[in-house]
Amino acid sequence: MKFLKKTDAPASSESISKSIPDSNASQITEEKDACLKGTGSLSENAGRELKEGEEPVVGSAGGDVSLKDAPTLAFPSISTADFQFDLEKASDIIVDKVAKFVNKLGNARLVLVDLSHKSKILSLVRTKASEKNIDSNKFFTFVGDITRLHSEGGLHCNVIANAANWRLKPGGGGVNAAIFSAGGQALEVATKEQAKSLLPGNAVVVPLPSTSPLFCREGVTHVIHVVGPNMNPQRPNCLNNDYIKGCKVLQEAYTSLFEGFASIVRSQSKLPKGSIENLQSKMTESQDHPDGIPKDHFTNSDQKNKREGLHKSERSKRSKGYRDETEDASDSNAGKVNLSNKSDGSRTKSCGSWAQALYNIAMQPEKHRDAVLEISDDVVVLNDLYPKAQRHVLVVARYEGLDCLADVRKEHLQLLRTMHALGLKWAEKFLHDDSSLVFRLGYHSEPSMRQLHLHVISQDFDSTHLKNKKHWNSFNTAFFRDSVDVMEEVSSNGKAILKDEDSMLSMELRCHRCRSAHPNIPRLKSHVTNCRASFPSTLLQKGRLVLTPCNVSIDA
DNA sequence: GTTCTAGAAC
DNA sequence: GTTCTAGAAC
Repeated sequence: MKFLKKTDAPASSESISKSIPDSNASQITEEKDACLKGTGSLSENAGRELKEGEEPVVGSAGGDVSLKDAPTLAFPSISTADFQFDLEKASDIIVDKVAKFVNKLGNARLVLVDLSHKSKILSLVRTKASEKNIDSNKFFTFVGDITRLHSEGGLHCNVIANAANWRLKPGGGGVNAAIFSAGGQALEVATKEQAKSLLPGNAVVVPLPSTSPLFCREGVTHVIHVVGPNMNPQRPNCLNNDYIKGCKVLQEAYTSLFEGFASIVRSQSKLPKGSIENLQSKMTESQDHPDGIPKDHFTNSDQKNKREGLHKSERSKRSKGYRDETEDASDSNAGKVNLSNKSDGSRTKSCGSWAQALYNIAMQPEKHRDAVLEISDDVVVLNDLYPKAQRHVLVVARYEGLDCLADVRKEHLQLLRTMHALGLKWAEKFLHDDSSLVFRLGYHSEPSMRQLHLHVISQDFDSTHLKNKKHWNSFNTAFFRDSVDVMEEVSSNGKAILKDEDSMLSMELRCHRCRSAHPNIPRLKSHVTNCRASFPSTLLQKGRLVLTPCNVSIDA
């Protein structure tokens, strides 16, 4: 609705272009000279003298320390290159989001970067930013290579944003390829630690190891990957020109990006706490919760940010109504950003309704009577919809906001015990019906479905629903965390040990009894059907396996 | 989470 | 040729 058509080439951009020194010297010089300010007035920036109090953006690295040290986020225009998003609409969104954030970031600065001084998106944004009277000290545009802002552009940015692809993989072209290339292996590894993938509209903050060239050479401490909407039919998740959705997603992307930056600024304690909090609650209220539902209440959003690195603009419903009194610690540091599980969080978002299924059942089990085996105040028990063995049930926690093992802390220990006890009860019930079964109780390190759930699964794995490597490895590698171990870890360390999905779920296929390797799922399954070897000793210890005394003697 | 299916593996 | 995997879409 706000996207008023403007002329293709705003007058001010032309004047800016003309005022760029007509120098073909080195590209570096040209980039420096082309450093443009939000006001659109370039001529005085071409040299080194800037307005009173203004940043020495073009200055040497040894410039004014206080100004140079201002936290600065350099970001490319999201989705307007390869993803072919309309420039007018994109520039409106950029300016709109910048206007909302820029005054809430203390002395921190936002810089829109593009390689070419002919960039149309830069000129559009400059024009619109000056129309909105955005403080040009805190927001400006810059022409240069985003991976060489300090070494070649003389601009110190401690955080840079990357227009990433949904797989968060290097390659492709443009900014993504350049940033991954400049960041080196260290960036790839650090990225994988934070997230495996990202849906459009989301951002993930990646702290950069000091081994990364971007860190040493450019002084970049964090990279924030952002995925914007795609309007290019040649690329995944194309929106087919649906600009209603596209604009919404692009807005979410910038909100996520700026919130991510805000969390970095806050963690570096350069901002009074209140300002970011206020900002976030304001953003949240204005866009995401028109219904005024209270936001979630993480007790330490910073910690959670670091652990999960996701900054979602879209809040899942986490009203405080349920179990509020036990969970809401009202920590003064409580951020208002809702961060979901890093792997499924990105997948879970709006389009992943299946990922909500357990949550819906846990919150309103009476509406799903056919699926539910047992209901208590704390948990519900249900048959897995796609059982991976003859017997496979889930014990689902009914705590609001407890999505996965990563969320579990010491205060949930009693809940874990309750879930384990109920899981045992059901295993024993099944054993009573068929004493040849063997059960294992445990959690997935990174579950696909929201809402903490304990798997109670028989070890025959005799099921047509067990179809692929991921299915097998999710129950037969360290990705599967035995309930007894989880309780022990939470009790002694305050949290459970989690295993990486990428490394665990792609492991070779091995029989869970004799540990023999098999080339594919069908061959593995036919082996498993016949293998009568005893279980590995680790599984026979500490009650990790639940079986009848008769079976114990066979296996021992 | 599943389904569908292209293309790799056999 | 068929079987199987793995990525995209849902």
